[in-house]
Amino acid sequence: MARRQYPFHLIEPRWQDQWEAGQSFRAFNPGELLPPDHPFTQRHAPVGSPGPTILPPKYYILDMFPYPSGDGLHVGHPEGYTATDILARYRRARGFNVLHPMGWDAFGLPAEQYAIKTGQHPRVTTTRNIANFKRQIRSLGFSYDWSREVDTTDPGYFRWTQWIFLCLYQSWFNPLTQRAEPISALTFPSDCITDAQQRAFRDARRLAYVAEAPVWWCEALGTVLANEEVVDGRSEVGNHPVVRKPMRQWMLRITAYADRLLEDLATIEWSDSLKEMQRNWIGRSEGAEVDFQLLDHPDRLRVFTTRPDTLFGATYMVLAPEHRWVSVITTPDQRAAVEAYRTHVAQKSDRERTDATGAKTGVSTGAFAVNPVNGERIPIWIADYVLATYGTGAIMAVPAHDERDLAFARQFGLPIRPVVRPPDPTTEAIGFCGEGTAIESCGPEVSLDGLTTAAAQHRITEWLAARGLGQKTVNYKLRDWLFSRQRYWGEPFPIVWRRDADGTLYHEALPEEALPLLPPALEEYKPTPDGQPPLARAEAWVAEIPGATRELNTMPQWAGSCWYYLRYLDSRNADTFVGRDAEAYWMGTGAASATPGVDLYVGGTEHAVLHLLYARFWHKVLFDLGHVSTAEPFFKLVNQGLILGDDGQKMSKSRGNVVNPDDILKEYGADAFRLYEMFMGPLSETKPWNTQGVEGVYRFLGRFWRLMVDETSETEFEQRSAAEPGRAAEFLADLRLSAAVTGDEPTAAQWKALHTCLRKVTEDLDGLRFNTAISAMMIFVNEAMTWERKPAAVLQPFLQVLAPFAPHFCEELWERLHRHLGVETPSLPYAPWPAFDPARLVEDTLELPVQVNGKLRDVLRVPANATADALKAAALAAEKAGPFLVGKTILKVILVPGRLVNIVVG
RNA sequence: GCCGGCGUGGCGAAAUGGCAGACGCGCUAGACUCAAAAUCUGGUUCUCGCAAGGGAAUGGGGGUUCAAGUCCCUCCGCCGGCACCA
Repeated sequence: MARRQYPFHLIEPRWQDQWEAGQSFRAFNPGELLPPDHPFTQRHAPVGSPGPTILPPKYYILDMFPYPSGDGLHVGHPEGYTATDILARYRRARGFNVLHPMGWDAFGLPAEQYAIKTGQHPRVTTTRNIANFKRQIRSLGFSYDWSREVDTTDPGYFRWTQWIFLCLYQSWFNPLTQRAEPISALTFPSDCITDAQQRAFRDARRLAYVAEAPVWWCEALGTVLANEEVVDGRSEVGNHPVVRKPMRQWMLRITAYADRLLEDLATIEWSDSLKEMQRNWIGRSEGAEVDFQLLDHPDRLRVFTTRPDTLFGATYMVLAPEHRWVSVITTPDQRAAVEAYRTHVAQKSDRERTDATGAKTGVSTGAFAVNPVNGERIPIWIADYVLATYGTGAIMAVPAHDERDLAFARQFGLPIRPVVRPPDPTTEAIGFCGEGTAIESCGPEVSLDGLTTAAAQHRITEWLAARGLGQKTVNYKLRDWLFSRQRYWGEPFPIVWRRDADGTLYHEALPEEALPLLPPALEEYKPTPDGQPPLARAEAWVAEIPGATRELNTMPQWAGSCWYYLRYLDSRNADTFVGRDAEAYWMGTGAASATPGVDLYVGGTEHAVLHLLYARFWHKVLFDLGHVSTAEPFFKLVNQGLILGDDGQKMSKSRGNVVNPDDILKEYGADAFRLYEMFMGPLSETKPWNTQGVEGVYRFLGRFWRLMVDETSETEFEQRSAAEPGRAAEFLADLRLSAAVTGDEPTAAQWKALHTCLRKVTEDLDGLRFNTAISAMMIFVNEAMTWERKPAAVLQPFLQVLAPFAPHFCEELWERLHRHLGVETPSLPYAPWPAFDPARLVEDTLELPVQVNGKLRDVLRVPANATADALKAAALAAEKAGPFLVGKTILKVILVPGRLVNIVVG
């Protein structure tokens, strides 16, 4: 154990208590009465109860709230939290009204699985885990406004999650306005008369709807999973096998918003890679649907293609094995082969099936279709490289210009006909998938020959549309969101089921007054033996409403995290999910200069698609319905990098390289821990943990401590508290500052050291470069160590810029400094950020590097006001550069003012 | 395969196109000490040289420029995402 550099163990709890008692970091809403003695009030001095125009500008800085697991925090959590806390404190000092909240994403599988094992109610474990997380987070000194804390499992919270579900349920997406609108305003067509017809009409359009759909069922977890939760045919959580199974499920119509989710990425400041991930996930592709007349069958077969211009090159067709027409069109002599193939495919795991090694399998149906452009008969095959869930589940195969079709055609000896000439004549036409010129594309009614790919696509699509054989279409990889889970520890759906006179089952929303709908008490949290969700065990609860039964599914964990950032704005509001004024103020639509949405959102990349896509979707629905005022929730988003173990490997229990923040805090204190987390490297980079590195920043704090504290009194304090540890806090009060700390006017060099530091730290904070900001402060302290006198006028601003990083340490020295000077101590968190003054950096002489042909040869000290000619002359006369000029012709002399001189010789 | 990001000392890393390696870790020499810890002072990219000083060096190769870690082309490697999406 290293020697203690300074008594952080006494200082840190003291300030944490003080911040809590004084509610130092409470953020005030418009209309809220400001306590007159609060430092925020004292700084911004609005009297009484201000509206949004009187409050200072808002700054909303958000962390991704954690799932409070039983393991507690690891060092990755505080990385993002420290960054946001530094910025929150910085913005407070800059005069913003800062909203910096924290909460708990507490519904979830681990608590439920623990309940199944032990019978202990998830509420109990959840409460316990939250308490532990809160203790750990509090011990790091983060400036959260705890009065706004949310817990997704609190009925006062999930009541509004259920309410938002009802918003989705009661809305539809109007394709004409491209917005969600109330379903009640949807007019029925004239032939839609009976209750049942009208119900079916609406139910088919709701944003939350029920579908009997093939879903991913996980036997081990006893639940279905969303597409996004299945990785390589196994559950993302727990890595259990999953199977496809048709079930009745709640779905959310996120696909209706695909285009807006895509387009609005342009309006927000996220990293390119993150935007790209969202784009890939949505997977928009433009193309056309084309109908092929089946031979010996009245129907037409519809395919989707992004290359309608290659229609003349279509030499066969392929259906997905699951396509509903396979059994209809298969000829008797192919039936056995087709059935065998379908059985074979159904047994393949998803991994085997999507293994894109190139080997293709398939079998002919024996049926034929007619190519509409040239009347040619082309065979219809089935193959598992065509997916049932994308496009129409059927393709026209153009082997000359599609890699997969080419591989398949070669495998089965199908014809390959090039219809696109590559722009580069040396490129082989067969296998060319880019854009070129159409060739061999002339039919009885339409010709594409000589057209560019774009023009050919346009021509053929028009021709198809005119003949009623196809039209332009857009397809997405994005699927609707499977929103129900067969679990206990989640939000129950505010839905009941009834039967109409014909005995048909239908669903109905509970009225808003029925919210929150609490989950029933249970003794046993497992699904029922007949595969019903655990809620089915609560028979009385299920049948509570006469003539109806409750929906037995619960919502997925994503539900609570889709909107928590809105609840923070007004978390104690019992009348609405967020008050209008609070929403407008914090989301920035109340003032022209404010950022629209959350100013900065920091979290890990693991949420790059799921959480961030879902939350954006819900936000847009709420926006359409007039409940929120911005189209996007998170204006700027930054992903913090992963922290690896000190062996450079991902931290994991099995590797034994997990670092527990509690251990680091015990040894070095929270301030050193925070500094190290930021000093390791750029926020977004992946970087390995190194406990010895903590030692370095800890020493830095120790040096500054010794710079300010009187050595004799420090020794005395050490000895007395070693003798009587119980009275250490008392002895600490007797500690004196060094006599070298004075009210003297600083020297020019001291001012320069301070303002160099101020400038660097301020710029770096604006650019989220915490590591280099800390370097700048180390440089300042290294220099200040050499000073005989330490003027308070430079120490005080320095404490202010260090405070966001090491708040407890700075509060302590700030208080002592003011007491030492015999003046009243102002609030540190609300003290105005010290301004950088360029005049303090001006110097009489400058260093001027002299290069010859780009190589450094000398460094001269020159007067700052020297003329260009004088500088060039000085460079040419430079002693150490001289030998490199001998016998050479000076071609030119380049002077970069304030930087260097380069003498070019030949 | 496609998309995105990144390659700089023993390690974490710095460098508006302008002195490569700031700051920190580690190592090392010294001061203090009976001794150790802590602290303080110095050294620490490689290479030639007793030294003064020189040369090389930012994954490899090429280019633009008076000047390139930084910009352009190309190849290699690593990380992340998507992956038979027609």
